Amino acid sequence: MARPRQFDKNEVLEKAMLCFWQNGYEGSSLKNLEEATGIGRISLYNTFQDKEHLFIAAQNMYYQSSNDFMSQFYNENATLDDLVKFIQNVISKDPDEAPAKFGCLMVNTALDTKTISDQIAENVKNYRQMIIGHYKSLLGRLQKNGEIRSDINIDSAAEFIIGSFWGAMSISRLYKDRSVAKLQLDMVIETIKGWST
Amino acid sequence: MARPRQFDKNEVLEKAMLCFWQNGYEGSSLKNLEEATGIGRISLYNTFQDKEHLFIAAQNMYYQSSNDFMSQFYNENATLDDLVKFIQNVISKDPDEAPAKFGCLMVNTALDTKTISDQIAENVKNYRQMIIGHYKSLLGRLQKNGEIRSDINIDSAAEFIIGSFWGAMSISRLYKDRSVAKLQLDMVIETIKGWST
DNA sequence: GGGATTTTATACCATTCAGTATATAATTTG
DNA sequence: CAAATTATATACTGAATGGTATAAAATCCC
Repeated sequence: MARPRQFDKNEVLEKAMLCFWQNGYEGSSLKNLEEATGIGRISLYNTFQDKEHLFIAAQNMYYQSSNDFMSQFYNENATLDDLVKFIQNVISKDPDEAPAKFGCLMVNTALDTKTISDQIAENVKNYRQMIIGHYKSLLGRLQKNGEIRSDINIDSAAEFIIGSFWGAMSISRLYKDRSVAKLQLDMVIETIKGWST
Repeated sequence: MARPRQFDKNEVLEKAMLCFWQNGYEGSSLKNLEEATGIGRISLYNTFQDKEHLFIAAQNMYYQSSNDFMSQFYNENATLDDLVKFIQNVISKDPDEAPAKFGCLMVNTALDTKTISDQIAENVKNYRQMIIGHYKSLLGRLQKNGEIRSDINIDSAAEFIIGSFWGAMSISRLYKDRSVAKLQLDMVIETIKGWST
């Protein structure tokens, strides 16, 4: 063995992820990433191979983080009201908190077209499917329990929620403020409440 | 006077707009733009000043085109059904038609973060306000006529529609196909129908 | 037709980019 | 302490970028 790393891999990855989130893939130059992470590009390359793999690692971290965040809302006892609370929670994040200003890393990436590789695009699609899976599992159970009307198409409802969110995230990014999507999401919440029996 | 231009300015601008729409601002290099328009960069610079102004001109053309497209749907006799037809029309565009694969130029631009200038961002915001204006004017009239329930918040309804669209456009871009947003928009249409008295 | 004027083509510029070769510094094991 | 090994810093590379200087070609008005 020899000299150990002078940094924590996860901390560096999180900082890199924030940089990508804020500035996009092309917008995050190696210089930016060095400044954001506090380590030199050599260390970045030794640890993460190259810029694309660093980005993919950031995507994976973001995926896990979102998955965890949703899981804490959508346990097996969750109600339609918890879904509403989840939406309100996302939209009312502290506007000074950095992520609230940058939209959603995955949505941003979906529309970043210059050098988006097949794997990066695939990761965005997988992320989307993961989110949809959460909604479908919750809504499906609620429908079985009779809390949601039987004429509601669960697939359509799940796509509706994520579609609304992605629109809200786009607008949030443009205005660097999630609360501009409040009016939109008020109506989304009305619609969701209307699914109840 | 002297030698006239060898090309039609509007035709060139339309081709440049399609290039930006497809590849984004950064993704459209001067080389790409030369190939897309069929004229040399010198002519582009003589005619449009520089790349940013060319992009802004493309934004303006897109703005006009969208405005015209919406105007033909939302005349003074339009009903809630026409709004539904409009949504179905947008989503069922011929998938082989190029624009159907690229999402929406303005949404793509809103999330393109590298070199988006203040004016380019402002144009996206203005575009969004123009669209919202169409919806508000239609919905407001329908509410006055008693075709829409009086407890519906028109501002919220208008933001809801454009928010849904922007989400649908993001997903369309990711999958290079607008029809993947069909399930989502089915529910949006259900919601809109529910506004009726 | 000829001079003035504008368009266009070629070739170039400085800058920035991701990525790397070389060399130096730091740490662990023996 | 010494040898081996790994992390880091400096400085560089080739490619691509947006933009331009120079000059040639084409057209109009007189």
